[in-house]
Amino acid sequence: MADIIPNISIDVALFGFKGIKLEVLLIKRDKKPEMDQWSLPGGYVYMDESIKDAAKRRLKELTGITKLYLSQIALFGDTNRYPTRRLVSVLFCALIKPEQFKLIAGSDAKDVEWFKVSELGKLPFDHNEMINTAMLWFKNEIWREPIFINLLPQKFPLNQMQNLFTQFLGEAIDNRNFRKKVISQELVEKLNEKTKGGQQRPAFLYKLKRTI
Amino acid sequence: MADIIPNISIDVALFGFKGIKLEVLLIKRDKKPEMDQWSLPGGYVYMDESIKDAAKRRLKELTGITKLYLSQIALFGDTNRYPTRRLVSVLFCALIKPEQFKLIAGSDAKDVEWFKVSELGKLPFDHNEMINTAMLWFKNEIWREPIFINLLPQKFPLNQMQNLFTQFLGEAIDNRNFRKKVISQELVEKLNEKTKGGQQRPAFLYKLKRTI
DNA sequence: CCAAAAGTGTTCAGCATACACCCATGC
DNA sequence: GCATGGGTGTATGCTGAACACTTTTGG
Repeated sequence: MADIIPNISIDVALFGFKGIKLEVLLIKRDKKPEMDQWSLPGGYVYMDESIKDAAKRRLKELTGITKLYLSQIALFGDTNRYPTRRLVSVLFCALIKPEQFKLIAGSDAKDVEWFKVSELGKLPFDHNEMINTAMLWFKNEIWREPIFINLLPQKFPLNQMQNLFTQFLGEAIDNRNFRKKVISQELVEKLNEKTKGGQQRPAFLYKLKRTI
Repeated sequence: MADIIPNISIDVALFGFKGIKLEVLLIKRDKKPEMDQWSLPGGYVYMDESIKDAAKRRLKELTGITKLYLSQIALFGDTNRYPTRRLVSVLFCALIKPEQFKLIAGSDAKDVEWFKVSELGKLPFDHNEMINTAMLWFKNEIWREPIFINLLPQKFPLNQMQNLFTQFLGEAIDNRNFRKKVISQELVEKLNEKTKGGQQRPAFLYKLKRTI
C-alpha cells in the first residue's frame, strides 16, 4: 500500500461558495518544490488504487467528506510542468458547501484556506491553467448537468443562485429568464420562508429539488 | 530519448469510413501480454515528450500522417486493467479518410487491419470499453463540433454522410431534416457532379465547406 | 419618502421534429 | 415497367433572448 506510481499525480480543484464570490481551496505547501506557496491540493496514487480512488482519498483527507460529486476534468502532461521530474497530473474537481465541513491541513500542508477565484495571483506549476480549465469545463456543463447546485446551501434566495451561475458563465443573466428556467426545469422549489435581516425587501427562500 | 514513463501508456482509437460501415483500426499484437490478439494500437510516452506528442507520434508510425485531428478522450486508470503491472492509459481518438494513406504494421504488430465497429468481438484489456467510450464521446459531440466530417472523402453524396451520422447517433435520422440542417449550417456545398455506376438514380456530390 | 433589492409577463425568432410522395436511372 | 435509392416542403411546438416597471422593506 505504501508504493506510489512514480510519474502520476492528481490535483483537486475544490470549489466553494458562501453567497458572494466563488472560491477555491488552496493549501500552503509544506514540501519542496515551491515550499510555502499556495497551490491546489495534490497527491499521489498508490499502486493498488484507481486514479479516481486516489482523488476521493485526497478529498477525504482535506475535508473529511466522503460522499461527494467528483469529476475528472483533464490531464496535464507537458514535459516541463513540474520542475524536478516528469510528472503527469490528473485534475479532479469537486463542489462543496463550505458550511458542511471543516478544513483540515494535512501532513504536507502548513495551512489551508479559501481564495476567491477572481482574485487569484500566480500559482505554482500549471495550477492557474488548471483552475481556468475547470472553470471552462463548468461553464460548458452548467445547463447540461447543473452540478454546481451542490455549492448552494440548503435554503437560498434565487438571486444568490443567479449570482453563482453568473460567475461560472462570466456574463450577466436576465433575472426573469433565469427564474423561469430554473422553475420550469424543476431545479428548485419555493419555500414558505424569507430571508431576514437584510437592508431591503426580504426574498423568498428556495431549496433544490434535484441532487447530482 | 529512449527512456519511457513506466506506468503510463496511450492508446489510439483510429476510425475510418469507406462509405458503408464505420471501422476502427486494430493491430495484431506481436508482444506479450495478449500476443497475437487484435487490439487498439498503443504506445509508451518518452520522458521528454508530452502525452499528446506521444499520441501524434504513434499515429504517424501507424499511418504516416502527421496533420490530423486528434483528441484526448479519457483516462483509464483501474488497478487491474493491465495484467502484468500497473499501467494507466490515456485514450486518444482520430478520424481519417482511409483512402489517403496506407497502413503500416509497426515493430510491435504482426498485422494491421480495419474492423467494422458493429462487428467487434471481445478485445484484450479494456479496449472494448475504450471504443464504447469513444463512440459515446462522438455521439455527444456530433452536432457541437462535427469532427467526424474528417472521415468523409473529398466528394460524397449526402446519403453517405447521413449514413455516417446515423452510425454515430445509433438511431435513424429523417433525411429531409438532415439535409436542411447540414446545408443551413453550411457544413457542405453542392457540386455539379453526380455519382456514376450505381444501380439507381445518380446522386449529387457534395464537398465539405469546413474543416476542423 | 427614499434607497435598494425583489419580483413579475409578453413577444419574437430560430430550431428541432414530424410527416409522404414524386423522381431519375439501370435493368 | 418496375425496383431502387435520390430528392423535396410545410406545419407545429418548444426554447432562448430581449425587454422595463412595480413592489416591499429598512432606515
